[in-house]
Amino acid sequence: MREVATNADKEHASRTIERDLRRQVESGALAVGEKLPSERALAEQYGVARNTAREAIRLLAEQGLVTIRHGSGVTVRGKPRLMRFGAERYARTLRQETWLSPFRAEVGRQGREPRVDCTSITRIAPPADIAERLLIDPETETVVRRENWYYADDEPMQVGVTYSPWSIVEGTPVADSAKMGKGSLYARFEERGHAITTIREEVTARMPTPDEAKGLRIPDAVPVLEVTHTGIDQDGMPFEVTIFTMRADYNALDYRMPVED
Amino acid sequence: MREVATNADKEHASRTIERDLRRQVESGALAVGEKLPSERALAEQYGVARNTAREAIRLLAEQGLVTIRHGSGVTVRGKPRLMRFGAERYARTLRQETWLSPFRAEVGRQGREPRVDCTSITRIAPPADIAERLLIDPETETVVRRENWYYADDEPMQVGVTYSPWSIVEGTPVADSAKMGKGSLYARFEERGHAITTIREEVTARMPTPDEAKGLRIPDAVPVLEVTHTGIDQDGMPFEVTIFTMRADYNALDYRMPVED
DNA sequence: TAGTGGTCTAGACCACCAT
DNA sequence: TGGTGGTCTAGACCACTAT
Repeated sequence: MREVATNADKEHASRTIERDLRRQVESGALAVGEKLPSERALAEQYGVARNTAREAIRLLAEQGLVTIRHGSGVTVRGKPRLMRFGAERYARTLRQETWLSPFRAEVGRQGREPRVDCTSITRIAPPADIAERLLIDPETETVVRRENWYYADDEPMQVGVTYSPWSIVEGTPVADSAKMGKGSLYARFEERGHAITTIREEVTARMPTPDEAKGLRIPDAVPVLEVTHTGIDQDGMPFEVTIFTMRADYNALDYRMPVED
Repeated sequence: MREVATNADKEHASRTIERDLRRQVESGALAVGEKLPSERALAEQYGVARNTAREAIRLLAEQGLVTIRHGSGVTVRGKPRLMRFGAERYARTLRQETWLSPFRAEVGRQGREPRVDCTSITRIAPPADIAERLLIDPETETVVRRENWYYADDEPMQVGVTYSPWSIVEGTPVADSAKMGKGSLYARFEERGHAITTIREEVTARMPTPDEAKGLRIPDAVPVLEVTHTGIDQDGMPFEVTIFTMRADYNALDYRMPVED
Protein backbone atom coordinates (compact mmCIF):
# COMPACT_ATOMS: atom_id res chain seq x y z
CA MET A 1 0.00 0.00 0.00
CA ARG A 2 2.69 2.47 0.99
CA GLU A 3 4.73 3.95 -1.79
CA VAL A 4 7.65 4.85 0.40
CA ALA A 5 8.88 2.86 3.35
CA THR A 6 9.13 5.40 6.17
CA ASN A 7 11.22 5.25 9.28
CA ALA A 8 8.10 5.15 11.39
CA ASP A 9 7.67 1.50 10.40
CA LYS A 10 10.99 0.22 11.60
CA GLU A 11 12.02 1.78 14.86
CA HIS A 12 15.52 0.86 15.94
CA ALA A 13 15.51 -2.06 18.32
CA SER A 14 17.66 -0.16 20.79
CA ARG A 15 15.15 2.71 20.87
CA THR A 16 12.27 0.31 21.40
CA ILE A 17 14.01 -1.19 24.40
CA GLU A 18 14.95 2.27 25.66
CA ARG A 19 11.34 3.45 25.38
CA ASP A 20 9.96 0.36 27.10
CA LEU A 21 12.37 0.74 29.99
CA ARG A 22 11.72 4.47 30.30
CA ARG A 23 8.00 3.86 30.49
CA GLN A 24 8.50 1.31 33.21
CA VAL A 25 10.56 3.83 35.16
CA GLU A 26 8.10 6.67 34.64
CA SER A 27 5.08 4.55 35.51
CA GLY A 28 6.76 3.34 38.65
CA ALA A 29 6.74 -0.28 37.51
CA LEU A 30 10.48 0.01 38.02
CA ALA A 31 10.89 1.89 41.29
CA VAL A 32 13.83 4.09 42.24
CA GLY A 33 16.75 1.95 43.32
CA GLU A 34 15.35 -1.13 41.62
CA LYS A 35 17.50 -3.17 39.25
CA LEU A 36 16.88 -3.29 35.51
CA PRO A 37 17.14 -6.66 33.75
CA SER A 38 20.74 -7.45 32.81
CA GLU A 39 22.00 -6.72 29.30
CA ARG A 40 22.01 -10.42 28.55
CA ALA A 41 18.46 -10.86 29.85
CA LEU A 42 17.22 -7.93 27.77
CA ALA A 43 18.99 -9.26 24.69
CA GLU A 44 17.30 -12.63 25.03
CA GLN A 45 13.91 -11.11 25.91
CA TYR A 46 13.90 -8.89 22.81
CA GLY A 47 15.74 -11.36 20.58
CA VAL A 48 18.62 -8.98 19.82
CA ALA A 49 22.37 -8.98 20.25
CA ARG A 50 23.72 -7.97 23.61
CA ASN A 51 25.27 -4.80 22.16
CA THR A 52 21.81 -3.65 21.13
CA ALA A 53 20.38 -3.99 24.62
CA ARG A 54 23.54 -2.33 25.87
CA GLU A 55 22.97 0.67 23.61
CA ALA A 56 19.46 1.10 25.02
CA ILE A 57 20.86 1.24 28.54
CA ARG A 58 23.59 3.66 27.45
CA LEU A 59 20.93 6.03 26.14
CA LEU A 60 19.05 5.92 29.44
CA ALA A 61 22.25 6.59 31.38
CA GLU A 62 23.08 9.49 29.07
CA GLN A 63 19.74 11.02 30.04
CA GLY A 64 20.40 10.46 33.73
CA LEU A 65 17.57 7.99 34.31
CA VAL A 66 19.69 5.09 35.50
CA THR A 67 22.96 4.44 37.26
CA ILE A 68 25.33 1.81 35.87
CA ARG A 69 27.56 -0.04 38.32
CA HIS A 70 30.23 -2.29 36.86
CA GLY A 71 29.76 -5.81 38.08
CA SER A 72 26.57 -5.21 39.99
CA GLY A 73 23.98 -4.00 37.51
CA VAL A 74 21.88 -1.04 36.43
CA THR A 75 19.49 0.68 38.83
CA VAL A 76 16.87 3.41 38.52
CA ARG A 77 18.32 6.73 39.62
CA GLY A 78 16.40 8.76 42.18
CA LYS A 79 16.05 12.51 42.20
CA PRO A 80 18.55 13.96 44.63
CA ARG A 81 17.92 16.41 47.40
CA LEU A 82 18.80 19.92 46.43
CA MET A 83 20.91 22.30 48.47
CA ARG A 84 20.29 25.99 47.93
CA PHE A 85 22.91 28.69 48.38
CA GLY A 86 22.36 32.42 48.27
CA ALA A 87 24.12 35.63 49.16
CA GLU A 88 23.24 35.25 52.84
CA ARG A 89 26.30 33.01 52.85
CA TYR A 90 28.31 36.17 53.47
CA ALA A 91 26.00 38.05 55.84
CA ARG A 92 27.59 39.52 58.93
CA THR A 93 25.22 37.64 61.23
CA LEU A 94 26.68 34.42 59.92
CA ARG A 95 30.19 35.78 59.91
CA GLN A 96 30.22 35.58 63.72
CA GLU A 97 30.11 31.83 63.40
CA THR A 98 32.34 29.85 61.06
CA TRP A 99 32.33 31.02 57.43
CA LEU A 100 31.26 27.54 56.46
CA SER A 101 28.02 27.87 58.33
CA PRO A 102 25.69 28.08 55.34
CA PHE A 103 27.02 24.83 54.00
CA ARG A 104 26.92 23.15 57.40
CA ALA A 105 23.46 24.55 58.09
CA GLU A 106 22.06 23.38 54.77
CA VAL A 107 23.54 19.90 55.12
CA GLY A 108 22.45 19.65 58.74
CA ARG A 109 18.93 20.67 57.75
CA GLN A 110 18.83 17.56 55.59
CA GLY A 111 19.91 15.41 58.53
CA ARG A 112 23.31 14.76 57.05
CA GLU A 113 26.79 15.20 58.43
CA PRO A 114 28.78 18.09 56.92
CA ARG A 115 32.55 18.07 56.63
CA VAL A 116 35.02 20.52 55.10
CA ASP A 117 38.63 19.70 54.34
CA CYS A 118 41.28 22.22 53.45
CA THR A 119 43.47 20.09 51.19
CA SER A 120 46.13 22.57 50.19
CA ILE A 121 47.49 26.04 50.83
CA THR A 122 50.07 27.38 48.41
CA ARG A 123 51.58 30.69 47.40
CA ILE A 124 51.60 31.14 43.64
CA ALA A 125 51.59 33.63 40.79
CA PRO A 126 47.93 34.37 40.06
CA PRO A 127 46.27 32.92 36.94
CA ALA A 128 45.31 35.67 34.51
CA ASP A 129 41.56 35.54 35.18
CA ILE A 130 42.13 35.73 38.94
CA ALA A 131 44.56 38.65 38.69
CA GLU A 132 42.05 40.47 36.53
CA ARG A 133 39.31 40.14 39.13
CA LEU A 134 41.61 41.06 42.03
CA LEU A 135 42.90 44.08 40.07
CA ILE A 136 46.52 43.06 40.65
CA ASP A 137 49.54 42.69 38.40
CA PRO A 138 50.20 38.98 37.81
CA GLU A 139 53.87 39.75 37.09
CA THR A 140 54.75 41.35 40.38
CA GLU A 141 52.18 40.19 42.95
CA THR A 142 51.53 36.73 44.34
CA VAL A 143 48.43 35.17 45.83
CA VAL A 144 47.61 32.50 48.37
CA ARG A 145 45.57 29.63 46.99
CA ARG A 146 43.40 27.61 49.43
CA GLU A 147 41.55 24.53 48.24
CA ASN A 148 38.53 23.36 50.24
CA TRP A 149 36.44 20.21 49.74
CA TYR A 150 32.87 20.09 51.05
CA TYR A 151 31.20 16.81 52.00
CA ALA A 152 27.77 15.64 53.15
CA ASP A 153 27.87 12.20 54.77
CA ASP A 154 31.32 11.75 53.20
CA GLU A 155 29.86 12.34 49.76
CA PRO A 156 31.72 15.15 47.98
CA MET A 157 29.43 18.08 47.14
CA GLN A 158 31.61 21.02 46.17
CA VAL A 159 35.16 22.20 45.71
CA GLY A 160 36.11 25.80 46.47
CA VAL A 161 39.43 27.34 45.48
CA THR A 162 40.10 30.70 47.09
CA TYR A 163 42.71 33.18 45.86
CA SER A 164 43.74 36.21 47.90
CA PRO A 165 46.65 38.64 47.54
CA TRP A 166 49.67 37.75 49.64
CA SER A 167 49.89 41.38 50.70
CA ILE A 168 46.54 41.03 52.45
CA VAL A 169 46.76 37.58 54.02
CA GLU A 170 50.46 37.52 54.92
CA GLY A 171 50.84 36.52 58.54
CA THR A 172 47.20 35.46 58.99
CA PRO A 173 45.82 31.92 59.28
CA VAL A 174 44.43 32.37 55.78
CA ALA A 175 47.96 32.06 54.45
CA ASP A 176 49.20 29.00 56.28
CA SER A 177 46.65 27.20 58.42
CA ALA A 178 43.90 24.79 57.59
CA LYS A 179 42.15 25.98 60.75
CA MET A 180 40.69 29.45 60.55
CA GLY A 181 39.70 30.04 64.17
CA LYS A 182 36.60 31.74 65.46
CA GLY A 183 34.74 34.02 63.07
CA SER A 184 36.73 32.46 60.31
CA LEU A 185 37.82 33.66 56.89
CA TYR A 186 35.83 36.88 56.51
CA ALA A 187 36.59 37.87 60.11
CA ARG A 188 40.30 37.56 59.29
CA PHE A 189 39.84 39.78 56.24
CA GLU A 190 37.92 42.30 58.33
CA GLU A 191 40.76 42.45 60.84
CA ARG A 192 43.01 43.44 57.96
CA GLY A 193 40.66 46.25 56.99
CA HIS A 194 38.56 44.51 54.36
CA ALA A 195 34.91 44.07 55.35
CA ILE A 196 32.91 42.17 52.74
CA THR A 197 30.35 44.63 51.48
CA THR A 198 29.56 43.60 47.92
CA ILE A 199 29.83 40.28 46.17
CA ARG A 200 30.04 39.52 42.50
CA GLU A 201 29.12 36.02 41.38
CA GLU A 202 29.65 34.82 37.82
CA VAL A 203 27.83 31.60 37.05
CA THR A 204 28.14 29.12 34.25
CA ALA A 205 27.77 25.39 33.77
CA ARG A 206 29.60 22.69 31.86
CA MET A 207 30.24 18.97 31.88
CA PRO A 208 32.85 17.98 34.45
CA THR A 209 36.37 17.15 33.36
CA PRO A 210 37.28 13.48 33.82
CA ASP A 211 39.29 14.45 36.93
CA GLU A 212 36.36 16.35 38.44
CA ALA A 213 33.99 13.51 37.67
CA LYS A 214 36.28 11.17 39.54
CA GLY A 215 37.05 13.49 42.46
CA LEU A 216 33.46 14.60 43.03
CA ARG A 217 32.12 11.15 42.14
CA ILE A 218 29.75 12.67 39.60
CA PRO A 219 27.57 10.17 37.71
CA ASP A 220 26.97 10.34 33.98
CA ALA A 221 24.76 13.05 32.56
CA VAL A 222 25.25 15.43 35.48
CA PRO A 223 26.86 18.83 34.74
CA VAL A 224 28.69 21.07 37.20
CA LEU A 225 27.88 24.63 38.17
CA GLU A 226 30.95 26.86 38.20
CA VAL A 227 30.63 29.96 40.36
CA THR A 228 33.36 32.58 40.33
CA HIS A 229 32.83 34.57 43.50
CA THR A 230 34.56 37.88 44.17
CA GLY A 231 34.50 39.50 47.61
CA ILE A 232 34.60 43.31 47.52
CA ASP A 233 35.26 45.54 50.54
CA GLN A 234 33.80 48.82 51.81
CA ASP A 235 36.09 50.78 49.45
CA GLY A 236 35.07 48.80 46.39
CA MET A 237 38.31 46.85 46.37
CA PRO A 238 38.21 43.12 45.57
CA PHE A 239 40.21 41.12 48.12
CA GLU A 240 39.41 37.47 47.38
CA VAL A 241 38.18 35.31 44.53
CA THR A 242 36.76 31.84 45.08
CA ILE A 243 35.89 29.43 42.31
CA PHE A 244 33.27 26.94 43.41
CA THR A 245 32.66 23.81 41.37
CA MET A 246 29.58 21.85 42.36
CA ARG A 247 27.36 19.05 41.14
CA ALA A 248 24.40 20.70 39.45
CA ASP A 249 21.97 17.98 40.52
CA TYR A 250 22.74 18.52 44.22
CA ASN A 251 23.11 22.27 44.26
CA ALA A 252 21.17 25.36 43.30
CA LEU A 253 21.85 29.07 43.71
CA ASP A 254 19.27 31.45 45.08
CA TYR A 255 19.95 35.16 44.73
CA ARG A 256 17.83 38.08 45.82
CA MET A 257 18.94 41.55 44.92
CA PRO A 258 17.64 45.07 44.51
CA VAL A 259 17.17 46.48 41.04
CA GLU A 260 19.31 49.56 40.57
CA ASP A 261 18.11 52.46 38.52
CA MET B 1 59.82 -9.10 36.31
CA ARG B 2 56.49 -7.83 37.57
CA GLU B 3 54.61 -10.00 40.00
CA VAL B 4 51.23 -8.58 39.18
CA ALA B 5 50.13 -7.56 35.74
CA THR B 6 48.75 -4.04 36.12
CA ASN B 7 46.29 -2.23 33.93
CA ALA B 8 48.95 0.27 33.08
CA ASP B 9 50.43 -2.27 30.71
CA LYS B 10 47.40 -2.82 28.54
CA GLU B 11 45.51 0.38 27.94
CA HIS B 12 42.27 -0.11 26.07
CA ALA B 13 42.71 0.47 22.37
CA SER B 14 39.78 2.90 22.32
CA ARG B 15 41.42 5.01 25.04
CA THR B 16 44.72 5.03 23.19
CA ILE B 17 43.01 6.35 20.09
CA GLU B 18 41.02 8.84 22.16
CA ARG B 19 44.19 10.11 23.84
CA ASP B 20 46.07 10.40 20.56
CA LEU B 21 43.26 12.39 18.99
CA ARG B 22 42.85 14.61 22.03
CA ARG B 23 46.55 15.45 21.95
CA GLN B 24 46.34 16.35 18.31
CA VAL B 25 43.43 18.65 19.09
CA GLU B 26 45.12 20.26 22.10
CA SER B 27 48.42 20.73 20.31
CA GLY B 28 46.68 22.32 17.38
CA ALA B 29 47.82 19.63 14.96
CA LEU B 30 44.09 19.21 14.39
CA ALA B 31 42.74 22.76 14.18
CA VAL B 32 39.22 23.86 15.07
CA GLY B 33 36.86 22.95 12.27
CA GLU B 34 39.23 20.41 10.81
CA LYS B 35 38.05 16.89 10.04
CA LEU B 36 39.22 13.86 12.01
CA PRO B 37 40.10 10.68 10.11
CA SER B 38 37.01 8.58 9.41
CA GLU B 39 36.12 5.68 11.69
CA ARG B 40 37.19 3.26 9.01
CA ALA B 41 40.50 5.05 8.48
CA LEU B 42 41.24 5.06 12.22
CA ALA B 43 40.34 1.38 12.47
CA GLU B 44 42.79 0.48 9.75
CA GLN B 45 45.48 2.83 11.05
CA TYR B 46 45.38 1.31 14.54
CA GLY B 47 44.59 -2.22 13.38
CA VAL B 48 41.33 -2.43 15.34
CA ALA B 49 37.68 -3.06 14.55
CA ARG B 50 35.64 -0.11 13.40
CA ASN B 51 33.55 -0.21 16.59
CA THR B 52 36.68 0.39 18.62
CA ALA B 53 37.63 3.51 16.68
CA ARG B 54 34.01 4.54 16.94
CA GLU B 55 34.08 4.26 20.72
CA ALA B 56 37.11 6.57 20.87
CA ILE B 57 35.23 9.21 18.91
CA ARG B 58 32.15 8.75 21.08
CA LEU B 59 34.26 9.51 24.16
CA LEU B 60 35.61 12.69 22.58
CA ALA B 61 32.10 13.81 21.64
CA GLU B 62 30.89 13.07 25.17
CA GLN B 63 33.55 15.48 26.41
CA GLY B 64 32.52 18.12 23.92
CA LEU B 65 35.77 18.15 21.95
CA VAL B 66 34.33 17.19 18.60
CA THR B 67 31.12 17.49 16.63
CA ILE B 68 29.76 14.45 14.80
CA ARG B 69 27.75 15.01 11.62
CA HIS B 70 26.03 12.01 10.15
CA GLY B 71 27.22 11.44 6.61
CA SER B 72 29.81 14.16 6.60
CA GLY B 73 32.33 13.37 9.31
CA VAL B 74 33.71 14.43 12.66
CA THR B 75 35.21 17.90 13.18
CA VAL B 76 37.03 19.64 16.01
CA ARG B 77 34.64 21.80 18.00
CA GLY B 78 35.60 25.42 18.66
CA LYS B 79 35.03 27.34 21.86
CA PRO B 80 31.93 29.49 21.54
CA ARG B 81 31.57 33.16 22.34
CA LEU B 82 30.04 33.80 25.72
CA MET B 83 27.17 36.16 26.44
CA ARG B 84 26.96 37.57 29.95
CA PHE B 85 23.73 38.57 31.66
CA GLY B 86 23.36 40.32 34.99
CA ALA B 87 20.74 42.09 37.06
CA GLU B 88 21.15 45.29 35.05
CA ARG B 89 18.74 43.56 32.70
CA TYR B 90 15.96 45.01 34.82
CA ALA B 91 17.35 48.45 35.61
CA ARG B 92 15.02 51.40 35.12
CA THR B 93 17.42 53.08 32.70
CA LEU B 94 16.96 50.14 30.40
CA ARG B 95 13.28 49.91 31.10
CA GLN B 96 12.74 53.05 29.02
CA GLU B 97 13.82 51.09 26.01
CA THR B 98 12.56 47.63 25.18
CA TRP B 99 12.87 45.07 27.95
CA LEU B 100 14.84 42.93 25.55
CA SER B 101 17.61 45.46 25.35
CA PRO B 102 20.21 43.55 27.34
CA PHE B 103 19.89 40.58 25.05
CA ARG B 104 19.91 42.73 21.93
CA ALA B 105 22.80 44.80 23.26
CA GLU B 106 24.90 41.77 24.13
CA VAL B 107 24.26 40.12 20.78
CA GLY B 108 24.86 43.36 18.91
CA ARG B 109 28.14 43.82 20.79
CA GLN B 110 29.28 40.57 19.21
CA GLY B 111 28.37 41.85 15.75
CA ARG B 112 25.46 39.48 15.43
CA GLU B 113 21.81 40.02 14.65
CA PRO B 114 19.40 39.58 17.59
CA ARG B 115 15.82 38.41 17.20
CA VAL B 116 13.08 37.64 19.69
CA ASP B 117 9.92 35.74 18.84
CA CYS B 118 6.89 35.47 21.06
CA THR B 119 5.64 32.04 20.07
CA SER B 120 2.63 31.66 22.30
CA ILE B 121 0.38 33.46 24.76
CA THR B 122 -2.07 31.36 26.75
CA ARG B 123 -4.16 31.63 29.88
CA ILE B 124 -3.74 28.62 32.15
CA ALA B 125 -3.93 27.34 35.69
CA PRO B 126 -0.49 27.95 37.21
CA PRO B 127 1.89 25.05 37.76
CA ALA B 128 2.51 24.45 41.46
CA ASP B 129 6.05 25.90 41.54
CA ILE B 130 4.90 29.04 39.74
CA ALA B 131 1.89 29.57 42.03
CA GLU B 132 4.17 29.18 45.00
CA ARG B 133 6.51 31.92 43.82
CA LEU B 134 3.64 34.24 42.84
CA LEU B 135 1.95 33.64 46.22
CA ILE B 136 -1.33 32.77 44.54
CA ASP B 137 -3.83 29.94 44.92
CA PRO B 138 -3.45 27.57 41.95
CA GLU B 139 -7.04 26.39 42.43
CA THR B 140 -8.76 29.72 42.04
CA GLU B 141 -6.40 32.03 40.14
CA THR B 142 -5.17 31.80 36.56
CA VAL B 143 -2.00 33.14 34.93
CA VAL B 144 -0.94 34.28 31.49
CA ARG B 145 1.91 32.29 30.02
CA ARG B 146 4.13 33.98 27.41
CA GLU B 147 6.82 32.01 25.60
CA ASN B 148 9.72 33.93 24.03
CA TRP B 149 12.56 32.56 21.90
CA TYR B 150 15.82 34.50 21.64
CA TYR B 151 18.09 34.21 18.62
CA ALA B 152 21.50 35.48 17.52
CA ASP B 153 22.01 35.25 13.77
CA ASP B 154 19.02 32.89 13.66
CA GLU B 155 20.77 30.56 16.07
CA PRO B 156 18.55 29.86 19.10
CA MET B 157 20.18 31.05 22.35
CA GLN B 158 17.51 31.05 25.04
CA VAL B 159 13.88 30.34 25.78
CA GLY B 160 11.99 32.42 28.33
CA VAL B 161 8.58 31.47 29.67
CA THR B 162 6.87 34.21 31.66
CA TYR B 163 3.95 33.65 34.02
CA SER B 164 1.94 36.52 35.45
CA PRO B 165 -1.39 36.61 37.31
CA TRP B 166 -4.37 37.26 35.07
CA SER B 167 -5.64 39.77 37.61
CA ILE B 168 -2.57 41.93 36.92
CA VAL B 169 -2.19 41.64 33.15
CA GLU B 170 -5.86 41.48 32.13
CA GLY B 171 -6.51 44.02 29.40
CA THR B 172 -2.83 44.81 28.81
CA PRO B 173 -0.70 43.78 25.82
CA VAL B 174 1.05 41.33 28.14
CA ALA B 175 -2.04 39.17 28.03
CA ASP B 176 -2.76 39.04 24.35
CA SER B 177 -0.21 40.68 22.11
CA ALA B 178 3.15 39.54 20.83
CA LYS B 179 4.09 43.21 20.52
CA MET B 180 4.65 45.00 23.78
CA GLY B 181 4.93 48.60 22.66
CA LYS B 182 7.33 51.23 23.88
CA GLY B 183 8.90 50.70 27.30
CA SER B 184 7.77 47.12 27.05
CA LEU B 185 6.92 44.49 29.63
CA TYR B 186 8.09 46.13 32.85
CA ALA B 187 6.62 49.46 31.81
CA ARG B 188 3.24 47.73 31.42
CA PHE B 189 3.58 46.25 34.91
CA GLU B 190 4.51 49.66 36.31
CA GLU B 191 1.39 51.16 34.78
CA ARG B 192 -0.59 48.62 36.74
CA GLY B 193 1.11 49.65 39.98
CA HIS B 194 3.94 47.12 40.08
CA ALA B 195 7.40 48.67 39.72
CA ILE B 196 10.14 46.06 39.68
CA THR B 197 12.21 46.72 42.80
CA THR B 198 13.73 43.41 43.78
CA ILE B 199 14.54 40.34 41.77
CA ARG B 200 15.06 36.79 42.91
CA GLU B 201 16.96 34.46 40.61
CA GLU B 202 17.26 30.75 41.28
CA VAL B 203 19.88 29.05 39.16
CA THR B 204 20.59 25.44 38.41
CA ALA B 205 21.90 23.40 35.51
CA ARG B 206 21.06 20.08 33.91
CA MET B 207 21.33 18.24 30.65
CA PRO B 208 18.70 19.34 28.13
CA THR B 209 15.68 17.18 27.47
CA PRO B 210 15.65 15.64 23.99
CA ASP B 211 13.04 18.26 22.97
CA GLU B 212 15.17 21.11 24.26
CA ALA B 213 18.26 19.74 22.56
CA LYS B 214 16.35 19.70 19.30
CA GLY B 215 14.64 23.08 19.70
CA LEU B 216 17.73 24.95 20.88
CA ARG B 217 19.98 22.92 18.56
CA ILE B 218 22.24 22.02 21.46
CA PRO B 219 25.17 19.75 20.59
CA ASP B 220 26.23 16.79 22.69
CA ALA B 221 27.89 17.36 26.03
CA VAL B 222 26.45 20.85 26.52
CA PRO B 223 24.22 21.42 29.55
CA VAL B 224 21.57 24.11 29.98
CA LEU B 225 21.35 26.79 32.64
CA GLU B 226 17.87 27.11 34.09
CA VAL B 227 17.12 30.44 35.70
CA THR B 228 13.88 30.95 37.57
CA HIS B 229 13.44 34.70 37.78
CA THR B 230 10.88 36.36 40.03
CA GLY B 231 10.03 40.06 39.72
CA ILE B 232 9.03 41.70 43.01
CA ASP B 233 7.42 45.15 43.32
CA GLN B 234 7.81 48.08 45.71
CA ASP B 235 5.51 46.40 48.25
CA GLY B 236 7.41 43.12 48.23
CA MET B 237 4.79 41.42 46.08
CA PRO B 238 5.90 39.06 43.31
CA PHE B 239 4.10 39.83 40.05
CA GLU B 240 5.85 37.74 37.39
CA VAL B 241 7.97 34.62 37.14
CA THR B 242 10.11 33.83 34.10
CA ILE B 243 11.92 30.57 33.55
CA PHE B 244 14.89 31.02 31.23
CA THR B 245 16.52 27.98 29.67
CA MET B 246 19.81 28.67 27.93
CA ARG B 247 22.77 26.86 26.47
CA ALA B 248 25.45 26.89 29.14
CA ASP B 249 28.29 27.12 26.63
CA TYR B 250 26.91 30.32 25.12
CA ASN B 251 25.65 32.03 28.25
CA ALA B 252 26.90 33.11 31.65
CA LEU B 253 25.29 35.01 34.50
CA ASP B 254 26.98 37.90 36.23
CA TYR B 255 25.47 39.14 39.49
CA ARG B 256 26.65 41.92 41.75
CA MET B 257 24.87 42.48 45.00
CA PRO B 258 25.30 44.03 48.42
CA VAL B 259 25.88 41.81 51.43
CA GLU B 260 23.16 42.33 53.98
CA ASP B 261 23.86 42.15 57.68
C1' DT C 1 32.48 -18.60 41.81
C1' DA C 2 28.49 -16.94 39.33
C1' DG C 3 26.69 -12.97 37.31
C1' DT C 4 27.23 -8.40 36.00
C1' DG C 5 28.97 -4.64 33.01
C1' DG C 6 33.38 -3.20 29.83
C1' DT C 7 35.74 -3.94 25.75
C1' DC C 8 36.55 -5.91 21.41
C1' DT C 9 36.19 -8.46 16.68
C1' DA C 10 34.83 -8.82 11.76
C1' DG C 11 31.76 -8.56 9.44
C1' DA C 12 26.67 -6.52 7.47
C1' DC C 13 23.17 -3.18 5.85
C1' DC C 14 20.97 1.43 6.31
C1' DA C 15 20.72 6.70 6.33
C1' DC C 16 22.76 10.87 5.23
C1' DC C 17 25.69 14.21 2.67
C1' DA C 18 28.41 16.11 -0.90
C1' DT C 19 29.83 15.84 -5.52
C1' DT D 1 27.54 7.71 -6.43
C1' DG D 2 31.14 7.13 -2.99
C1' DG D 3 32.22 8.07 1.54
C1' DT D 4 30.57 9.13 5.96
C1' DG D 5 28.36 7.97 10.39
C1' DG D 6 24.25 4.85 12.61
C1' DT D 7 22.81 0.48 13.84
C1' DC D 8 23.18 -4.32 14.38
C1' DT D 9 24.87 -9.40 14.83
C1' DA D 10 27.00 -13.35 17.33
C1' DG D 11 30.21 -14.32 19.25
C1' DA D 12 34.81 -13.66 22.72
C1' DC D 13 37.49 -12.47 26.86
C1' DC D 14 38.37 -9.20 30.78
C1' DA D 15 37.16 -6.61 35.20
C1' DC D 16 34.31 -5.92 38.91
C1' DT D 17 30.85 -7.17 42.67
C1' DA D 18 28.57 -10.05 45.65
C1' DT D 19 28.06 -14.35 47.78
